[in-house]
Amino acid sequence: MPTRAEEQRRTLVRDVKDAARSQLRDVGAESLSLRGIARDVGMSPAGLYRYFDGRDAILTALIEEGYDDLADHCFHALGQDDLVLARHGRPRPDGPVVDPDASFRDQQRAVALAYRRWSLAHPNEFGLLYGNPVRGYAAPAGGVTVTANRRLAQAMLTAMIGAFGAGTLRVPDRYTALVSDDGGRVLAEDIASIAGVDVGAAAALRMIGAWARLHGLVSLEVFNQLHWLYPDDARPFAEVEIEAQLDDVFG
Amino acid sequence: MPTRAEEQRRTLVRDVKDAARSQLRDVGAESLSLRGIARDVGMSPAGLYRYFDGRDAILTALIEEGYDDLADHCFHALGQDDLVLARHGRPRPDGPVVDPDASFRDQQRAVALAYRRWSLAHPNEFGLLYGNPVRGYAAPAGGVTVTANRRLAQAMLTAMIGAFGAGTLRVPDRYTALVSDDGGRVLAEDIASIAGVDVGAAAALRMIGAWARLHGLVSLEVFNQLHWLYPDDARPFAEVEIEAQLDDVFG
DNA sequence: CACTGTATGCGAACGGTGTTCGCAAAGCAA
DNA sequence: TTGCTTTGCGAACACCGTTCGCATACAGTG
Repeated sequence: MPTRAEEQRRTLVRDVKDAARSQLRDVGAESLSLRGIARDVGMSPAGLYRYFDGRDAILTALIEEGYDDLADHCFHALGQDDLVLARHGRPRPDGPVVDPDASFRDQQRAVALAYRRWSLAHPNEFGLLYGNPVRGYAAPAGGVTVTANRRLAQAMLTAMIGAFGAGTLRVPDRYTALVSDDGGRVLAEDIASIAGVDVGAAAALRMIGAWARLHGLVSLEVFNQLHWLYPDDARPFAEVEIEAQLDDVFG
Repeated sequence: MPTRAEEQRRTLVRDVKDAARSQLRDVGAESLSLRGIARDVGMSPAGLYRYFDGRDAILTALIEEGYDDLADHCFHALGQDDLVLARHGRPRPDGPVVDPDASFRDQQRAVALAYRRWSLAHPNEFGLLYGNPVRGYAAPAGGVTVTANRRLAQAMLTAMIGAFGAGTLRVPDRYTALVSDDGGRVLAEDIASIAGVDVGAAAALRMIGAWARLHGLVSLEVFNQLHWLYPDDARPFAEVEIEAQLDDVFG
């Protein structure tokens, strides 16, 4: 029963988010201004409080959208456009798509490159997701950001979970040694709930470790931390590093 | 010729930095307020402009001090206290120290754990160094932050450079394949200027890649990005992951 | 229709921020 | 003393996020 008023409210919320994201991309999260958003959508600052609890609430909404957008691009790179969320305004993911019957390694490469591509193309949004936490914002326990984050995990881990199922995922002995120490029980359960199968603690460690490794590379690159080493372009380094990561995980 | 006026100026600059760092640790970089610092040191906001160009300049000073502090803790963990900078106010590094004749692998473990320890103990400073770049701040080409960053690199790479000299650094074939493509020339020169010896492009890639991998792990941990996987404590995962990284680099 | 309750929008205000400007005081050289 | 430079500050400006109270518009009910 979407009444006329509800419809209007929904479109206004959308407009606010669009204006906010536009401002985020232009000036960054720190300088994102509620008053500026109000100006963009033609409202008074006070009026926005009828739709969002304040500046932090708007940023929270952008965080959620950011995770979803990043996950969408990863799913697209995997050729799983059916898992891409319905979207308003934002362009659909447009990157290269891996072959439908590609190897798990090729799939993972596609995801990693999509992850890097999106992050470099949206540095301010990446910073909002993975950089300094926004002041006064903590991801609510069962909140939207958590579910969005799990969706991203699903995209990031799909290929590795597939390789695990096929028995081709390389799991160093180092990881299996920790299992008895309860170092990965919670982790394994969480991965299992994403994968639908229990991959075990050791493989779970491997997957998260691989993710962290990729994230470190991308994070340094996005935040310009490699600039003193590669003044021109860090891409050759990034691509060979990603390939080396694939070597370790898939052999 | 340190006249009395210059002395007074230096101590005031020091007081401002101390107040700023205290505020940074308490409320984070985003909420760091120039007016608040002025209040702490008993000056008017306008008066601070005689010593710093503005809020961003104060943050830049904190960035430089942050790199130096982090590097100091790494040098300390290596037992190279002679490379620890003279310091004012700040406590000296207090972490564990590796055995003087430890293996390169043990040295690298010590550095990695020190890197992680410092970062978790100083999340706001870590965020300032590696999180969202401060608005309006870009590391000046030959500025202090660059040299401080190189000092940190020196600490991070010492053990790996040593292992390279001893011929025990494991460099995957994947890295050597890129050398001819000019993917690591600039990088290799920079590493060489730190190491004093030319390690070659492939080993340079290995070292920076290892650094990035560690950084990704620590970054996720500091920014609470592993919380949904390890609600209680991510340390077991972090430590086994670091050990796995050492496996890959030192065998 | 009138009535009522709720949702919506906004003007005004409060306390906070970074920054600029001009003026006054202090220190110092000649 | 006269000058010049450094230092400090009060006032002001233009923002910011947020709150409050008051209008207005709309929905449903009698």
